[in-house]
This record gives sequence, structure tokens and C-alpha cells, in this order.
Amino acid sequence: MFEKPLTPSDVGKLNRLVIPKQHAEKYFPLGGGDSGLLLSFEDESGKSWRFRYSYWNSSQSYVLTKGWSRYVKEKRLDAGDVVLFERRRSHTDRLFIGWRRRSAAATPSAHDSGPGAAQVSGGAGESSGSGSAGGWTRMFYSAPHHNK
Amino acid sequence: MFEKPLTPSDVGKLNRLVIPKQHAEKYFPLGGGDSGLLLSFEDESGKSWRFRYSYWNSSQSYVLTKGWSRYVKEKRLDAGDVVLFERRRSHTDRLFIGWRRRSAAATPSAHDSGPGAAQVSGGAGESSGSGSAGGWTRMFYSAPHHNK
DNA sequence: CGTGAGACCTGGACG
DNA sequence: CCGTCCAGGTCTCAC
Repeated sequence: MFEKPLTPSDVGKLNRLVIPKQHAEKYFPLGGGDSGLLLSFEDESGKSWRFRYSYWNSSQSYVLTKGWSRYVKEKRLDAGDVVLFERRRSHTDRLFIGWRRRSAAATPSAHDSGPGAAQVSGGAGESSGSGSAGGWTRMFYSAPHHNK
Repeated sequence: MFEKPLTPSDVGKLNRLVIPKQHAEKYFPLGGGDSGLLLSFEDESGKSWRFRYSYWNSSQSYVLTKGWSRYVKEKRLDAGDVVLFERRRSHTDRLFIGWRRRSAAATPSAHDSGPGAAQVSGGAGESSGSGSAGGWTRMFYSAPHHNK
């Protein structure tokens, strides 16, 4: 579906991932009545991750909140790393989440993206990731689950 | 029944008082079906205070919400001050709430309470408080009232 | 539309 | 080392 280079806020103490509106409305439409929903994904190891997905009126943006910080921590994600959201259609739909390290060129931290490089980059760096094809790790999903 | 030293959050903008689980379950048991109830107390002047009491699943804690901030404001409570919850059995049960200034020893806030006087004064220390034995002010209660 | 109040969330601390 | 508690935030909605 789409991928997103993580910003410092996405991996910081705000405990949320902002999903670009364009992608959010296309892939994770929110029924007007819903105050949010729970999305379940599977990662490369088959582990299931459930995130609360909702729209923040205050910032006019779509976000993943509850559960996100635990994912960042377990995968040791840092600003510049990229997360991938995919839908896999086997005999039943599944959502999966994957990630890859920021490309070698972009090395934020300190003063953040120096001259060249802004963000993502391309490519999939090389390999160092925790084992996975093309630098990506992945997972499957289970059906979206309506929240209260 | 019990007393609790107020934390900065208890007297701040969160508008709630966390009641330690141990005391909450012992003295203010919540019927499973209740989403909360209203507890009425009387203070040292005989004035009645009604607080909403409920359990927050998200933080696994018991809290007093509605009404609490007004009490903090009227009594000019500050972090470190202590609130007391008591049950008095006369010809009918009554709940009362009391408070006292933090003991002189513990003086948190930066420099606060400067020479001139900040706040209320002191009371506590000895007598000046708004009349009450041992630095405590008190109140009675009326029967718990089930909320919807 | 700004502000206060309440429900939800998370991390640190502790047993 | 892991589960529980609760102080401290964030967001949302009612007014």
C-alpha cells in the first residue's frame, strides 16, 4: 500500500505515527461514526500487532496511537527508518507491517540530515536489517476490528 | 479510613484525585455494573461536597473526578498537603473529608511560599487553620448514590 | 470558538 | 525479570 520514512516525532515520546492523509483515507477509511478502530497486523515473524487508529481533530491528521510505541521499541526504529504497510490477499485478506533501516546516506541524529539527503532514500540500504528480503521485514494482518 | 498526600497531579490540571487501589476497593467498592457513583461528603464547616467516583480501565486506577477541582480550589490545596477520608457513625453513617497542610519538613516547590506570603498560610502548623483539631478539618457524608 | 473536565494511554518505579 | 500501580500526559467533547 504505502511506506513512510519515520520522523523524530514518530519514534519519540508522542507515542504515535502520523499516517499521511492521502494514504489514510485511501487504505484505512474511518466510518463517520467510529471514534477509531483497531487494526491488526502481522510482522515478519508472524507476531501480531494491534494498533489503535484514529483521526485527531486537533491536528487534522490520522494516527496510530496505542500499541505504536511498543512496535518502535521492539524493532529499535529510529528517525529516518522506513515502515511499510501492505495488504496481502491470500485466501483471506491480511495486513502486514514491515520496516527497513534508513539508507546509509541519510544519517540524521545529531543535526539531522545533513547536506544531501533528506529522508528516505532509497534504498533499502543493504542488508544489515534483521534478516529479510530486500531489507524489508513483513507481516500479515487480520481483519480490521471496530472499536467502540 | 485513610489519608493521602496530594501529588502535583492531584491538585493540577488533570482534575482528578487518584485513590490508591488498596483503599478504594476496601472503602468504596464499585458494583461491577456501575460506571461510577457519586459520593457525598461534608467538610469541617458542614458544607456538602459531591464527587464523581469511578474506575479508569486504562490506568487501572480509582479516581475522584467531577467536583474534585472545586474542592482543591476552595481549600487552596497544594502538592504535599494531605486529604483525609473518614466514616463517622452517629445515628446514621456519614462520610467526611478533611485536609491539613503538608508537614513543615517537606517543602517541594522551588522557592515557593516566599517571604511574603503566598497562599493560605498556614495553617497548619498549629492553630490558625480553619478551625479543626490537630490540624485536620473534617466533614460528614451522606449515603453513596448510585450513578447511571 | 476557547476553555475546562473527563476518559484514555504510557512509562517509570517498585515488589 | 515481569506484572502491577499510579503520576503525569494527550485528546476530545461539552459548554
